[in-house]
Amino acid sequence: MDDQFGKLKSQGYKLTKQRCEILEALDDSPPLVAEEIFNFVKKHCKVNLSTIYRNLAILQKMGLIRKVNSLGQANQYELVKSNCKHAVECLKCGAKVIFSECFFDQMVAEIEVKTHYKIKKHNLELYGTCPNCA
Amino acid sequence: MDDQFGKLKSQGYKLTKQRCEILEALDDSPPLVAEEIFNFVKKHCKVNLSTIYRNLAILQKMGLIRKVNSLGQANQYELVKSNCKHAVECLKCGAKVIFSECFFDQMVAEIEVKTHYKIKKHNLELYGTCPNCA
DNA sequence: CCCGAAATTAAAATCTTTTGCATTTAAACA
DNA sequence: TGTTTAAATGCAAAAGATTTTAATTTCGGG
Repeated sequence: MDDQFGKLKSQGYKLTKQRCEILEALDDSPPLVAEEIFNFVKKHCKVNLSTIYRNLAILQKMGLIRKVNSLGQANQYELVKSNCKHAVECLKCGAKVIFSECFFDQMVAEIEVKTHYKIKKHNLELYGTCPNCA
Repeated sequence: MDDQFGKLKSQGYKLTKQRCEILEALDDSPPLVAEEIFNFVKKHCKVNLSTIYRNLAILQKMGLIRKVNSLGQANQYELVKSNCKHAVECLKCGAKVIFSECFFDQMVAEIEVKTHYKIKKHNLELYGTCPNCA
């Protein structure tokens, strides 16, 4: 949490109540849509929905949060944990196993060469069946 | 393609021009937003945007297509197929480049061995800066 | 070819997100 | 602690995306 505030400061962003509360809302929470974050922050300080949207864009650009897929129409956001591990999640029981990311890193490197893009962010989700449920 | 039409019929859905064209639009294409699909289908038959949305919901429910994450505000959709395409998207200008999936497949295979999970679904999103924006 | 269920259209309603501008505020510094 | 100012916020309105409603058309079986 503190390192996120630090990251904001170091990049010249102000630590406003609203901004901090947005991060608080997402801390240790399932992905939330803008309105849900708004409802949380509203309880702690004066805030406007547009401020939520503006900050979600900033926090996203900084890599502190990411947009995730959802079934609903509105976008959802979640915190990006500093130690980004990847996991496979079982479609039946939900059990997760973390795998080392060496293959992922290798793949990213290859893709950078092929596409001439510099890859800065990623989102990888894997689902399947675990040995117990198979 | 044909098996998709077959799946629609077998589940009691009619094979309308509009519905078929939506699948055509997504066939062998990077993820598209509703409006892009609309523009494609429009060229081939009379269609309304609401028809696009309604069918995207139906096709999604049937598992023929899936929603994917994007930087923009509109949702994107892609065909669910065994050989799905992945793209890198530029954080600045939004330009996308598709990369072949061989490394991804290799990685998935390795992860299956390591974790003893059978991987059935995935979501991979890559963002960076394209050569022009670098 | 005819019928009924299902699908489509067009328009309007409803969400979601962005923008312009006046006002406020965090934080650097005297 | 007060002053300063770029950055951030609030408010309102617009823009964009998605859904709904009700009337009309179309698919596909008989």
